[in-house]
Amino acid sequence: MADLPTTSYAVLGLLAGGKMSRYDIAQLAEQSIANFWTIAKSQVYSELSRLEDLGLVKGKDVAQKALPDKRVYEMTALGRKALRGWLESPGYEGDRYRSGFLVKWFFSDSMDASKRSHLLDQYTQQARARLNALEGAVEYLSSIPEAKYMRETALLGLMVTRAVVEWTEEVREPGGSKRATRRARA
Amino acid sequence: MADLPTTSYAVLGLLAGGKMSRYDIAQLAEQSIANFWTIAKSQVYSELSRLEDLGLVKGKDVAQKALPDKRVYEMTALGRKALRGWLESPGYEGDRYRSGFLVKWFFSDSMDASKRSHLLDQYTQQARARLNALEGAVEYLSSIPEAKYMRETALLGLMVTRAVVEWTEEVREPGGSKRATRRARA
DNA sequence: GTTCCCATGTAACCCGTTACATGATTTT
DNA sequence: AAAATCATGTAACGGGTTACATGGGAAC
Repeated sequence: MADLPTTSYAVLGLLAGGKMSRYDIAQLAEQSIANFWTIAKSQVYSELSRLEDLGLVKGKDVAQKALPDKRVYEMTALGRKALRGWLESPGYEGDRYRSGFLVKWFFSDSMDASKRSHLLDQYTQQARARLNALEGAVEYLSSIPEAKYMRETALLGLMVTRAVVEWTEEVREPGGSKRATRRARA
Repeated sequence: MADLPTTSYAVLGLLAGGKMSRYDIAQLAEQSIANFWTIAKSQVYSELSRLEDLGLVKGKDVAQKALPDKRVYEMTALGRKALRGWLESPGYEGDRYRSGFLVKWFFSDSMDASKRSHLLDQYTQQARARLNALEGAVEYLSSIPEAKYMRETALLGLMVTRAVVEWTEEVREPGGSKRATRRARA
């Protein structure tokens, strides 16, 4: 009974903080792990149903005045054990990386140079934006001692993104579009 | 008629090299773009059907003695135009990154230190293996002038993987498992 | 001379994303 | 007062992965 998809355990893990509505869990997922493991809102709902069927969480409907009723979940003892068991079991779902940009780049032989250069500009710009955000996140998390591992996940994102930015600089051909000159790291 | 998923264009792009059987295309996908855009074998088949319905490729059954019959495809003029149009159109499907390892790491507060350390070892080892493979690939591709962009995609993988390895070194806590000492880059 | 891999393909299933719905609160 | 956003949720679709099938050649 131990082999659920990673997403299930992720939801379970998010719930470890205490009783939460599924809407809130979805929200939290977006703000915490979304950078390396996105979970669609609706998927949170279905995962919770499954987890409840398995007895790892239990949910209860809560009526609200003015706002729609909500369903609030909390982990069971069994759920806590399952999460722990999963965490400590060896192995993990392999990293998957998928880049629409690289697909274009891979075939970009048959593109004319200006279009290709523009493509790269676009990618660079996005990478830099991401870099900024991650720098902020890491710095912020550094101030919270309990957030050690959270910070480290952000740090990996940061280091990887830095590498991406460096790559864009390395492959940029001189004489491309003028728009390419944007100052890096403030 | 221009908005197909990236996978469709990837298949189309792979076919740009000339007539190929769908089995071979799947094979080629595995050996070329799989690092940043995996396409399951069976997906190649369905994509080709779709592309044929759209008139972007055309296929023909070829009988073989001893080996099972195969179906061979080639691009149409329309297909060539569609690929070109897609390549030169601005934008691309956003990068998606998903790391089962990081999910565990994120929640690893509640793991005991030795298990966590072992987890990191495992990840490090895989990253190093990947690094080696990519170093080889980049070096090899450097010797083929026509493979410029192919080489650059591999280079991005390499630089990113290097960053990952550096991260593993940065977050490794001293006094972990002894197994952690493995010499890097030969 | 079994056992494993290759070449070729189909079918089923599930995960994940997008679209749809709706009443209340805040914004313009 | 109209428009956007929030809080809450369901439904449908499609992409992607895994499992299944099969006969010939290669390996041991």
